[in-house]
Amino acid sequence: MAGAPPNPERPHTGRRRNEATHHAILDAALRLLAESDGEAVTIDAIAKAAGVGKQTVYRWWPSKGALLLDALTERSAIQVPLPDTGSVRADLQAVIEATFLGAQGKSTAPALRSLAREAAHDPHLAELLQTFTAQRRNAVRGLLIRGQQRGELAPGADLDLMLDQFYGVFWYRFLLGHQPLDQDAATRLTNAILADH
Amino acid sequence: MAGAPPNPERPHTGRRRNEATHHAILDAALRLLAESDGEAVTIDAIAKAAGVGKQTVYRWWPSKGALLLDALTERSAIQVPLPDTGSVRADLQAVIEATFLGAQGKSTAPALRSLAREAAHDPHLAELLQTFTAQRRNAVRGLLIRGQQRGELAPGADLDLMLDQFYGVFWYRFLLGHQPLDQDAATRLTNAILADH
Amino acid sequence: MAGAPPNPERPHTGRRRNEATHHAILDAALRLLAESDGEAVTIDAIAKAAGVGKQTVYRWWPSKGALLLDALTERSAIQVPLPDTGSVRADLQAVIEATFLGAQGKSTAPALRSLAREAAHDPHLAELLQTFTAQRRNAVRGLLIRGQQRGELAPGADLDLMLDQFYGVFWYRFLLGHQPLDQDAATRLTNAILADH
Amino acid sequence: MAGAPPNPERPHTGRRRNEATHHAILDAALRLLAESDGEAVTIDAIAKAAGVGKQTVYRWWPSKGALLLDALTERSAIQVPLPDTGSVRADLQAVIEATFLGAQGKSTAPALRSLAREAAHDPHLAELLQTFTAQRRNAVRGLLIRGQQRGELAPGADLDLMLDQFYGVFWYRFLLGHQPLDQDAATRLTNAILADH
DNA sequence: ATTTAATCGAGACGGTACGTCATGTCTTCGG
DNA sequence: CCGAAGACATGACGTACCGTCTCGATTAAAT
Repeated sequence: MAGAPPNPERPHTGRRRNEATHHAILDAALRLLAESDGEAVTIDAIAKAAGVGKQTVYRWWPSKGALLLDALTERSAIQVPLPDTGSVRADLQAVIEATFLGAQGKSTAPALRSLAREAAHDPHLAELLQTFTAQRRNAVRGLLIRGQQRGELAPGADLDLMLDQFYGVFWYRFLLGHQPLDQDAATRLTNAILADH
Repeated sequence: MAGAPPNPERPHTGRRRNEATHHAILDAALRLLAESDGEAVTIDAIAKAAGVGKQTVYRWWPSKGALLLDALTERSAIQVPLPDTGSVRADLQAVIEATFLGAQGKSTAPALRSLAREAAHDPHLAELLQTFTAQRRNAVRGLLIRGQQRGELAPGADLDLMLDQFYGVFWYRFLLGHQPLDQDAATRLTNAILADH
Repeated sequence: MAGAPPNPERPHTGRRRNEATHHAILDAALRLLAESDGEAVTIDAIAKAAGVGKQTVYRWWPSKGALLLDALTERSAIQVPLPDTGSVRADLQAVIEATFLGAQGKSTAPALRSLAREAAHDPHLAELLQTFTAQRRNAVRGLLIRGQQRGELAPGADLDLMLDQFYGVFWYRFLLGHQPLDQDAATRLTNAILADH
Repeated sequence: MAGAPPNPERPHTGRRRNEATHHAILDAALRLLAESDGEAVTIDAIAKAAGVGKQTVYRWWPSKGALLLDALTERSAIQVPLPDTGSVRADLQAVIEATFLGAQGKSTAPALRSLAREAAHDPHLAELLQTFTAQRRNAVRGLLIRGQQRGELAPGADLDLMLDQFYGVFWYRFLLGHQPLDQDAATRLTNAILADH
């Protein structure tokens, strides 16, 4: 994701990218993202924390958003499995539960929250974030389609609405924090989404 | 909302607040908010557009967010009625529809979007926004409770989840814009929320 | 100096000028001038310290400078006598000594210093100050002329230069404070000015 | 004068100071200082005139005063020679004349006047200015001491007073402008200072 | 071994917006 | 009409980040 050699024709000359530096930047970004929950994270601060020049950051990531997203996806472990048990209800419940619980991770939560906040200002990051979440969304849609093909969902079921119910409720609660995102909530949400099926 | 006399004991001395200025600021804020969809709105720009000193803005609003929220609530017409037809389904459908369509207003939509973006960075505004929306949320909850008392909803229905489905889907679609927020969507969402009732 | 009634034709209508207020303003000005040696004195601060509205200050004095000068001349006692002993040397020595010592007064010195500093920025005050000092300067010139007429000074003596030596040295030492302004200094300066007479 | 490398141990890392920018700032400062005789010169205006970011000014000069003094001393040519002809009278006359005439330079005069005015408000600048003038003062004192050693001045002559007569009259006339600072004035002042020698 | 080129930390640079401060004018109400 | 309180337009202040740029030093492949 971050930075290809500028000239792909020639094999490669000159000093190679320092992987330790790369990691240091991602680590620093993730740490600052987690520490300053809500407060803006500056590139200067990340570079300073990583013991790195600012230019080095800009060399490998086109925008602050790209860096933050990279930090969250590469270094933080948001591992949501995609089950295929043969039951839509079981599959959906598992995904929702994993999403809910995975987002609550001690360092993941504030970082993810900050990332969402940054995306509000940075159109580039917003697009990246959407591209990233679209993959997962499509995966979950696949899960629903399989259920529909098995006859568990009505042929005319509004899958997009179901997806939006899932992610809408998730982000709404995650960002506002006014209601829990625990196992019970996952069960209730699953039931609500699959109510008449 | 903005600025009560500091000392309620004394009748009030000194020059009074200039209402024309007040309105000019709110109008300018709303206009700039609507015009620059997504782009940040600066206090300098608002003051300049309103023909007002920056200090005058800071005198009456503690933060940029507070001003923007004020601009949106006082000057923009987000008039969502709270019907009481005797049918939960009809009531909820009306509210959802009004919310969906009201948010699409030509100048309201970009302003509301900008406001949400600003709230992502400004904790003060986030709180104000939450306080503001909590009122409407409580009103809608009242609507649901009435239906529950009439027996239209199960006694154990998770009203909070229902509310979050409504507002979660609304904000999710409003901010991402990947799915419509039209009358049909309102109907489908209503059905989904009240699925098993 | 400070403020005539706006309409001199009509005997006088309305509330009369409050002398206590007048004094309070001058006192506050003098006090602040003395306290904040070097630091700028603001009209707001004076008004606040006098328990007075800002407009009341502006009503009676055309500029901050005028007020400060008023404060120094009316309230502070810079009483330099104008002796006429029949000897230029004695007269000049007395004036210089009185000027040197008078300017060292505990509250006078910082106030005068601040006044001079203010005059550097306020052309209006500079003019007032010059008009004020011109009176004294002319008085001292008269003293020298009398000596010249008595034959104590050469007919072609450069009186202006003598005056500038006096005031130049005074202000230079007063503002920089690198050399004393005591009785001995007065004697030496007198001797230097009258050296070849 | 402005800004040595912060850490003398390390050879120096990072981009070097842009001398063109440095000069542009000093030139702009001097020009504005000369143009706006008396009126305050703002950092914003200097930065704008130099085509430079405000921060760049603040990076290299701790205060507006330091910048202005720098501008006057580095860019403007206040070249007062220090003669050593073997005659105190000739030496002193030359210095006074050069000082008088040098200060009258078309762009120097308003700049120097503005500088003095700024110093009245800015203690930091006042100190800098004093440090700067102390060098010249000491040089002139050296001139007098040489004359004293040659027996041209009495052993007990008050050199400090002589210096103060020089600079006191100079600044007094320069700032007030009520009397000329021409060659004739220089001669008269020289005579007055050395009257009884 | 030498050349060539890309990396690195450091930090200067032109901008833009911030929130605060003082100025001098104005408006309001109570005396 | 006077006086206290304080709102108002203006404009400078010094700070914080932004993203770009320029340094000298380092490192590795190509010659």
